[in-house]
Amino acid sequence: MTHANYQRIWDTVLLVPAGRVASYGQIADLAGLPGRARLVGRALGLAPEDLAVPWYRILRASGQLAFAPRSAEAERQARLLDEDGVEVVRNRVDLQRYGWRPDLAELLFRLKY
DNA sequence: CGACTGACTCTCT
DNA sequence: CAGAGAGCCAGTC
Repeated sequence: MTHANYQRIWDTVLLVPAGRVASYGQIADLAGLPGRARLVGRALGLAPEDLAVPWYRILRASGQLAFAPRSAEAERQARLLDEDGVEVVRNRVDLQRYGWRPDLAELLFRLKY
C-alpha cells in the first residue's frame, strides 16, 4: 500500500541526524523502496506537520538542493540546513563532508520492519 | 486506458 | 562540470 510506503519513508528520514544530509535515492533504498527516489520527494511534500520530518536534510544525489536556486523553497531549505551547521554553497552541499553514512547496527535497532 | 508531470538518478557528451 | 536523454514510478486528468 502506498500510504505504508510514505510512513516508511518518513520514519527513515527521521533517522537522519542534524548536521548530516541524505539523498532521495538513499532514503528510498533504506526504506526498502529501491528505485523510488521520486516517491521520497512526494512523500516529503505530503509529510504531516506534526511528524516534524526533517525534509530539508534530503537532497539530490549530486548534493544539489531539489529546488530551483534562489526560489523561496530553496532559500528556506538553505536556512534550515545552515541552522543545522550544514554549509550550502551555490545551492549545493558537499556530500563528502556532510553526507550521512548510517551505521548498520543503529539502523537495525531503530528501524523495525 | 493513455498522456503528462515531477522535491529523481545514471550515463554519455 | 553543465546539459541532454532515457529510465523510472506514483499521481492526476
